Amino acid sequence: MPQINSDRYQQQRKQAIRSAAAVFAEKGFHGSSTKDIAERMGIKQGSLYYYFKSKEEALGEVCLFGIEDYVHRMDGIANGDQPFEAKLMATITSHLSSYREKNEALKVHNDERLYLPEEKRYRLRQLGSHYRQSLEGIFEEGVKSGALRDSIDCHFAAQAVIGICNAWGDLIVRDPQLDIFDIIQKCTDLLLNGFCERRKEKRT
Amino acid sequence: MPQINSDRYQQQRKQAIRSAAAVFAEKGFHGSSTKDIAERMGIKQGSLYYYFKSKEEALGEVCLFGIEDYVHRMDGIANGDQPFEAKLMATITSHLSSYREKNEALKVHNDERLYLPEEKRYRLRQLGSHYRQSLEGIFEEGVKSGALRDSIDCHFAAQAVIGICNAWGDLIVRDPQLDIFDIIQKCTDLLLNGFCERRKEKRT
DNA sequence: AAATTATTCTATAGATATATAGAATCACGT
DNA sequence: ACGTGATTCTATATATCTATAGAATAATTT
Repeated sequence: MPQINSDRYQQQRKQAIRSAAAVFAEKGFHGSSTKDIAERMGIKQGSLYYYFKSKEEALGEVCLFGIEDYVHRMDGIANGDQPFEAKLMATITSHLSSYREKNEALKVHNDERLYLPEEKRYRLRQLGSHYRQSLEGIFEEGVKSGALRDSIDCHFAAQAVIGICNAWGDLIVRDPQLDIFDIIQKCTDLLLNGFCERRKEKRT
Repeated sequence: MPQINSDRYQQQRKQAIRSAAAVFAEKGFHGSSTKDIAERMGIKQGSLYYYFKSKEEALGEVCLFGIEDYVHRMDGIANGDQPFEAKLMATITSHLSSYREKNEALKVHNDERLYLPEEKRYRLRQLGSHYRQSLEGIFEEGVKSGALRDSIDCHFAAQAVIGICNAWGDLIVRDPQLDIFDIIQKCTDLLLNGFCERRKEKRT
């Protein structure tokens, strides 16, 4: 029986989650064997089952580990009292930073979560919805405050921001050379101002 | 020996590719068995090898099938003589339409191509690069013609458009109810104008 | 240091998958 | 209807993978 309350156990288990994240990110869930994961961690295949009751449980833990940080940070941003533009930029920064810090686990969440049983997918969907709704709320505030055109579709806008962040997140994972602050800057600029030329007006 | 020149063979093979696309899209490459694919096609597992010499060859064909249309259409758009805004909208329309028509194969290309051997991934990368470069060219034209601010980074812009299209493509695949023309409209508007309020100026 | 508990190992049962070989069936031209 | 080649089937060799059981080792407590 595992000693799930001990500190050492929890530390080793987190190590196992990180190993699983790395292997799943590289070879995909079904392309990875429990042997691969165990080897990366420096133990034998069978020993892995001291930390997970199944390969699928490992996947669930990796997915959760991947998103928990940025989903959690979103609450702080949405409930803060910054103006719209600052909140948008903070969101993008938080989201892209997660890709730097937890690249493997986040990639696994995006690409492999569909292999989880419905029950666990549901939990992840809830977190995702919560995130999207908070972002939608930020856009609604922006419209009310007059920072944004009132013709914009806040649901579409939130979805678009998430889409852009994930697309660039993917590129960031693949190419660690990319300048993340440059990307944050340009994404924000695109979302606020678009690409069109227009007669000069000061705009921060 | 397969009769690779006969019409019937080619038709059946395309059927096999579509079956593989459907199964791979649903369960992923490693999560699908050759039995699954054969069954969906209405033949027995072993018979599939009359059309593919390996499961991996099937994946390669599906990936290529998924992108060939929109990659090919891009040449027509880029070389046309429409103004910038029309080209941008045509690109988005073409890209998102592909997600409606070939949703399964396209999803497979995006999610599973990494399981191909380097040699085949290289070919797909070439097609992707060609696509991105054409789009980059459209943006460069747009800057030159004065339609776009000259401060924009065309490489970033092209990447962003592709990212947005793929993000929405994914949602389109999952939810066939979505109004694709509404999305095209809003994506174009976002890219051109951004979300900010600004003093009225006419803008098509 | 003995006893107890926690962790890892070895070995394996049982399931499932890919690819091949050779037999059986089908389609079609004559 | 016959023969020929095209297509599909059956059966299987070979490999691999998950999860478990029980032995072995390491760590900790008394």
